[in-house]
Amino acid sequence: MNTLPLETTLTDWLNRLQESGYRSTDRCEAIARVILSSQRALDPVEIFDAARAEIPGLGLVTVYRTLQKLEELGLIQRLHQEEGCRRVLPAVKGHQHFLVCSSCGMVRYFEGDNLAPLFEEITRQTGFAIQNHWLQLFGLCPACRAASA
Amino acid sequence: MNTLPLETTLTDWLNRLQESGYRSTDRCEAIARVILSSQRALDPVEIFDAARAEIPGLGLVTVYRTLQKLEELGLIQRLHQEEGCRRVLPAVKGHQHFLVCSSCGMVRYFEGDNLAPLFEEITRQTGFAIQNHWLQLFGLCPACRAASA
DNA sequence: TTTAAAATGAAAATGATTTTCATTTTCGAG
DNA sequence: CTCGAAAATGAAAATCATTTTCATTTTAAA
Repeated sequence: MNTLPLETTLTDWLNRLQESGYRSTDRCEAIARVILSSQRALDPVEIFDAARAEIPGLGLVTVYRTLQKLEELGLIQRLHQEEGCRRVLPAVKGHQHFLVCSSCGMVRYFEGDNLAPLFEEITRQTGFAIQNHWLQLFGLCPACRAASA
Repeated sequence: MNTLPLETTLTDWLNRLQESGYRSTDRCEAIARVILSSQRALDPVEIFDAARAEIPGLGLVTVYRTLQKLEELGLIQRLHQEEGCRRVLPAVKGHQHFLVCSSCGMVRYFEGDNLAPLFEEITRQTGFAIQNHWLQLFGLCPACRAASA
C-alpha cells in the first residue's frame, strides 16, 4: 500500500493541531500515526497499546486527551456499533461515508450518496426539515468475502 | 393523539416478554409504558424518574435489567447521537428509519428507503457485499420549525 | 397451596473516562 | 541561546454509567 496519503494526512493533522495552539509532541504524533495507519477503527486502549511500541512511557490519559483534541478539530470521529461506540476513525470528509467489514472490522470510505430525493420524500411525508444524516454500512470486505467462499 | 397504537404495542410487548419466559410485573409494565408513550428517546435515568411516578419503590437496577430484556427481544434500540448513545427508543420495524428533531428531540418513524441502487453502486466501487445499514436523520420537526420562524 | 424459578432493591464491584496535581516539556520573546 | 509562561504529561484519585452479588420477595404453574 502506498504510504504517501498517510504521510500527507499526518502532516495535515499536525499542522491543524499547531494552528489551533496545541504544541507538537512525540506522543501526539505517535497517536495520530497509529490512528491513520490502521485499517480498522481502534478504541483508546488499542491505540494506547500500539502507540506504546513507539513511546514506552506513554500514559492512557494522554491517549484520551489527544483523542479529545483530534475530535474537537473534526479530524476523527467515533464509529457507532452494536457492541459499543468507543472506536475512532479518521473523520469522513464532505459527502463521504464509511463501510465497515462485519468480519475483520476493516473500514473503507466511499463517496457520493444522492439521498436528496429520499429526503424530499421524507420532508413531504413528515414535515421535518432535514439538516443532517448518518449513513453507515456494514458488509463483507472483498478479502473476507473470498475467505468465506 | 390516538392512544390505541400505544395500548396495542404495550400488549404486544408484554406478550413477547411472557412468551420468552419472563414474568409479568408492575415494574416492567410501567417501564414499557414510559418508553412507549414518550415522544423522545429516553436514557435509563429519565425512564427511572418517569416510572417512579407510578412505582415509587422502583430501583434503577430494575430499569437496567428491564432494558436488557427489551433489547434482547428486539423491542427497543439505542439512539446513537454525538452527545452519547444511552437513550433508547421502540425499535424500528423492517425498513423503517427514524428522524430525530435536533431541537426538541422528538422522534418520528418513516417507511421506505430505496437504497438498493446506492448499494449496488457501492458494491461496484468497493467490492464490499453489503449486509446491513444504519440511516439516521436529524432535522427540525414541524413544531420547532414553526417556532424558529 | 406449595414451591421452584424469576424479579427485586441495596450495596458493592466494575469499567471507562475525566479531573487534579506536581512535574516536565515546548516554544516564542528577549 | 536562555528564560519563562503556557501547555502537556503521568500517576493517582474521582466520577459516572452499568453490572454483579446477595438476601428477600413475588410470580406462576403444578
